[in-house]
Amino acid sequence: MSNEFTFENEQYRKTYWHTCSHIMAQAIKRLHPEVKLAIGPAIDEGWYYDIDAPFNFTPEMLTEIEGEMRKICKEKLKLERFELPRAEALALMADEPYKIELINDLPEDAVISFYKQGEFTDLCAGPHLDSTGRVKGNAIKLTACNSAYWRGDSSRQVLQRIYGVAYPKKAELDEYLQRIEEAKKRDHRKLGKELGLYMLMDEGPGFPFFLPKGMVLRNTLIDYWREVHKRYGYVEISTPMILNRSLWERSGHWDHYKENMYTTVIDGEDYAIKPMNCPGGMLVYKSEPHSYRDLPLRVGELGLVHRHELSGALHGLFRVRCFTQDDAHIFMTWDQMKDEIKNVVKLFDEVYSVFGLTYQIEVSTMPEDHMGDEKDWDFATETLKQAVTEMGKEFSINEGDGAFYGPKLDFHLADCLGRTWQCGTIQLDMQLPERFELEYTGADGEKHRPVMIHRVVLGSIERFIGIITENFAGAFPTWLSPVQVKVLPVTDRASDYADQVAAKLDKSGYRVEVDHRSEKLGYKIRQARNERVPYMLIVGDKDVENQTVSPRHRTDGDLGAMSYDAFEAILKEVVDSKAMK
RNA sequence: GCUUCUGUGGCUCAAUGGCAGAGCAUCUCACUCGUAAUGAGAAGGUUGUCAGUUCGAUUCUGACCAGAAGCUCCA
Repeated sequence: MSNEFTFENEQYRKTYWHTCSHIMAQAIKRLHPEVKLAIGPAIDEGWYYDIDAPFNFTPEMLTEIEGEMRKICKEKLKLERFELPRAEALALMADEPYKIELINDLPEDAVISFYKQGEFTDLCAGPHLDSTGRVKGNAIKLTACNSAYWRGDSSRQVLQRIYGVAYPKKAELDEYLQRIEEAKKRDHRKLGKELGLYMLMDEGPGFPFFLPKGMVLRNTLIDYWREVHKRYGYVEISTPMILNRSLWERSGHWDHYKENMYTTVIDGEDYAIKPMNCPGGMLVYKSEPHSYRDLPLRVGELGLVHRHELSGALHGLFRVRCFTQDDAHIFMTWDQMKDEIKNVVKLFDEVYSVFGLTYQIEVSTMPEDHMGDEKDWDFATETLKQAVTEMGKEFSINEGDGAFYGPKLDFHLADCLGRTWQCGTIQLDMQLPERFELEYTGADGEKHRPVMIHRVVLGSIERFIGIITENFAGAFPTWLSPVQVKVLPVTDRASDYADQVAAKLDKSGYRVEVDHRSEKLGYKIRQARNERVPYMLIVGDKDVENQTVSPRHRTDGDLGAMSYDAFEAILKEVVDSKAMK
């Protein structure tokens, strides 16, 4: 049962989209012969092509390009592959400076291949569909025009990147576009405002304000975090937000991270607002002697850090300038490393599963400007890989993307549009223990240097709240909901009874509101639904008379009249089990 | 930070080189109603900021600020 040539097959899909990118480039060249082409790969949803043009592409121009692409599809041009020796390849691409650079950068023995379709030829390794007629012309959409640096280098030419997507059927394209529209409704920036969770103000770009309902969410999340970490053998500390320059010099941040740090001068002394919690954590470790019996020592800290991120990088709660890392530093022996990594990954799995989140793991390896012995790097990197492999997990490698002090495992979670954000990370550090001369006394009575893990599960409270807001589309599970029950009296006659019911719920520790306004029930339900309140508790004359409540769940609808105790039992079960309800 | 685009009551959006408009939300009044919007009225704006062009700018131009998409960077 092969699905080799169906759109469900990723290989085929990418080939289809890659051919689309050539068709787009051909169309652009026909309409605007003066532009220079850079690169145009297939991506997860569609393709893009980077183009150097002496003008800006307007939406009208994109529409024209789509039209020309349809023509090219109808022309059913054959795609023919051919290879050339380097000199001839360079001659063929003489008018395309970016292609020339690409060819020049190919290794000596590389095969230089081209694809030709009609009058258009592009440098390309392939593979491709055999004809432009294979592409359904009326199911092509150019979705965006943005900018990108040539070869991802911010010091080089800014190019225009045109994005497109295409499907074998028009209906599938429409479905895709519809899906994107729906996904945008889950955007945490929109929901955060609608639900009164948090806000951002011009007075502090990137510094989020948490509103009362957002604080309930945040504090509930933190309560859960503390409960889990206690179970996994962590202790918790808190270190100061502002510390003297000498500390940051010792940690290396003053030299390596200064551009991102907020600094201040007080009485002629330099201070920095912490961008990371680790240096403070080092001081805590050093404050008393340690035995090998103490290790692994797991020290957690919900630390508020400030980093001056580039203005263009800010993005709702996903990328801010001040955030609370759910940090922990684990001090251990080299022998304990693998088991300890597994212990952390196990904790990650437990936490993420409570929110129904799935992740992708990346292993980041030694960067060019690293510190320390390469032998130690190899050992640490291997240990990271082994730990996750032994736990049956897959990972991709991010070559050379480790921190300067050690390799790391990153856990990426996706937002509503499929963009991924690094949340959890497990970073091995062979450097800070050295710089701060950390020690423990071994069984042999000698002093030894511990190795360290920096790790966060949520990443930052802020980013994680953004992720779960989108994941739940604002309808948080009951245990997390800022308001868990909204009591809706049908008429004023039930108003006192509504207050009594609410008082009981409040006394039992649930978060409850009463809607006393003289509006119709339907109106109150509608509003409670829009606020994503999980349980509405309707009380009218009948309930007053029978001493009942009539719960309505936001998705399950009317649950029918029942005693207060029966309702509280349902609520207790849902909340205590942290059910996805 | 870079490229492009955007900025109008609390929110969503109209309109115009010549008195800035609607819906929702808010407030008041009436209605007392059983599972997704009851009706009427009122209030709410120096059109992001600062300059410039103009008899007149919210509209045109520029700078700045903020936001969006992407790049770069990162929790």
